[in-house]
Amino acid sequence: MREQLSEDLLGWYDQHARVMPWRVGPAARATGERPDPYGIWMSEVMLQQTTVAAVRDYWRKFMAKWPTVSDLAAAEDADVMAAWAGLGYYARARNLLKCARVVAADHGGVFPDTVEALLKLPGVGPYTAAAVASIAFDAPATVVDGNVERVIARLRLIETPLPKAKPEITEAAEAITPQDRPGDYAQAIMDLGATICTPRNPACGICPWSTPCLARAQGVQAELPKKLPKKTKPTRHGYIYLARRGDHWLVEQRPDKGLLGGMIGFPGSDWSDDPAPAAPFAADWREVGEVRHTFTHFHLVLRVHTVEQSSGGVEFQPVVRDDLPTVFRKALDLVSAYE
DNA sequence: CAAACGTGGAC
DNA sequence: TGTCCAAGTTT
Repeated sequence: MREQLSEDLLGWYDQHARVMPWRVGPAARATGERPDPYGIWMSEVMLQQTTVAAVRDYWRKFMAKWPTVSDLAAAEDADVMAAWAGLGYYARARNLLKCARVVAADHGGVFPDTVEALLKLPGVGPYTAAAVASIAFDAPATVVDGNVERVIARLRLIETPLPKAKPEITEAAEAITPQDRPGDYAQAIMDLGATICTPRNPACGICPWSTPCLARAQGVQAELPKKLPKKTKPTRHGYIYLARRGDHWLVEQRPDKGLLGGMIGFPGSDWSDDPAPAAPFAADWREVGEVRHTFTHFHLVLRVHTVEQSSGGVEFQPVVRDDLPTVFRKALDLVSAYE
């Protein structure tokens, strides 16, 4: 019985909903309180491929700095990118700002409330559109994120590997989504995946869906969902140059496209198998060590060079460590420790 | 559609 | 130390 599934899950959620700063819990929701769609959209973009723990402080910072979508739309690009620094996947920040400007300019500063309209916004894909529609507007949209893929693959014993299984999982997930309390339901199934139906060692003993779970019945829950094997990451190398003049450093804004796009960084060589040194100007550079960092699809080893008080002709700027992507923070820390 | 795109925590 | 993973989207 489909209704029984959603009822059991919502009953569990009423007792076990996780607390998050952007969330209106089931009790408050029952009184008619609704979350701010802007805050929900903000949280959902930040949560893409990112943990709740990592997002919390960034969400608070953004909401304090830009309390409405119109405030964000009016922000400087550089301020938004700097505030996002450290959170990763920087295309999300560029799209966040684009989206805010579209909502401000084309929607009168009011978020659209349908999946169809939300899908047209920059940085809003099928998951985020369904999440905002359901959580912010209580529309009966079905969210399918990594949690839902795992929960549904186990519940319905779907053994096709991801991502091929996505359509099958989506269909099964849609069939369970209730018309009543769809916003709570969306958050409930994701909470279930995050806290009970976890990738390793799922806590089936306390799961509200333990009885109907087909994978559990066969004891194969930990094997699902199946995934295609991943490629091994290559290691790339590079040279990076930190030129200091007092508390000013030589930095550059990276192009919008590509890795760390739109972010501030230190100059250097390309990152490849066998890069050539590429100092930004001639000087008595000192190599102070190397920095290792792993991105989504490769490992990086950077040979860090530094020089102080170089001669004129080059633009230096004050640099705030927190405004830099992590790999550049590491390089800055290495140079700072060397002094 | 496969690949690009970050980071920090868990094991 | 290394691998896997987390509330995906874009090209």
